Amino acid sequence: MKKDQSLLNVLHEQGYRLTPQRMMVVEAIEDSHDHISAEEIHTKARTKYPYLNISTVYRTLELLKEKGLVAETDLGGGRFLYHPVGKAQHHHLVCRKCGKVRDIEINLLDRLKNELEAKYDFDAELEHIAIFGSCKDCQSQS
Amino acid sequence: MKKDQSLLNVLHEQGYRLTPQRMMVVEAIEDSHDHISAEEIHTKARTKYPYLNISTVYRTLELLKEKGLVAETDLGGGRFLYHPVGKAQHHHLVCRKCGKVRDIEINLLDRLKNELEAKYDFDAELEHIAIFGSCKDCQSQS
DNA sequence: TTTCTTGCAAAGAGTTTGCATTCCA
DNA sequence: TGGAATGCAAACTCTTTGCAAGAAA
Repeated sequence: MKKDQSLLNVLHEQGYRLTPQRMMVVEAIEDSHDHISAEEIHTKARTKYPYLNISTVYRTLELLKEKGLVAETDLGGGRFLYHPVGKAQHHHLVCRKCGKVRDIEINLLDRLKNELEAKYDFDAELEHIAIFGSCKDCQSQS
Repeated sequence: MKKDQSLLNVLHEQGYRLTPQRMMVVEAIEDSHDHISAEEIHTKARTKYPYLNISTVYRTLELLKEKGLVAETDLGGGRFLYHPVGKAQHHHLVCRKCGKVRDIEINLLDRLKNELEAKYDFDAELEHIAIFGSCKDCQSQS
């Protein structure tokens, strides 16, 4: 199953219209190998279709969220980031300087999860830990 | 040295005026045992002085940040949170439902820090890890 | 007094919403 | 054709800023 078919197909099967706008938004999300913001989706899609409105981007994201196809993450920085659901579980490295978010795959955190549950009654989503710091590029600048 | 004297004293010693507004903002931050938002500071201080303007809160926070007395943290949720610098190093448990942020003290993360450095060239601020999930109260509601 | 601070109002950035128009199925 | 989707503009939240009025030292 091709990736870019699956998201659009789910929408289509559920009776949603496959408009050019929706296709472009989905394509931008899937082409992004990392997290992408609404603004970035808009910019990317507008290279093909300059009339695309930002509110259409948000409404499409809303729909994709509802259908469980795309996940919205709020890691600060004043905007939400989006990525397709179904990617392997991952954590985030968030650069404080440039705001870039990078995924990392780690499974060292089970012990931590248990401790948080026992000590703090906190049900941690360990697929979404955010670790702040500075990325390679920003380290070499300062 | 009393806590609420230290912040105000540093300002005073550096020639800044000790206005009632500044005192109330500092008091609100120090009374909060956890993180506090500008809005919450404003609300709290206005029970004493209803004319306090939100922009004064932000300007005072700006000053306290500059002087290294208060730390600003962006853990998502569309607003910044503030807490006095000098508290012990801590991490954050952020509840996705109610937005509450709780501090936890842990020192299990040195190995993780080294790995991130080695594998990803990422300089992690391990005093500010944010772990998302749901807190005790919100778990029992759902 | 005189410079620092404040309050007010307006301006931003990111996101959401109401409404009339457009267009997919 | 008819209901769903879009574009536009306006509203909303949180934060910042310009400017005139007010107050601390």
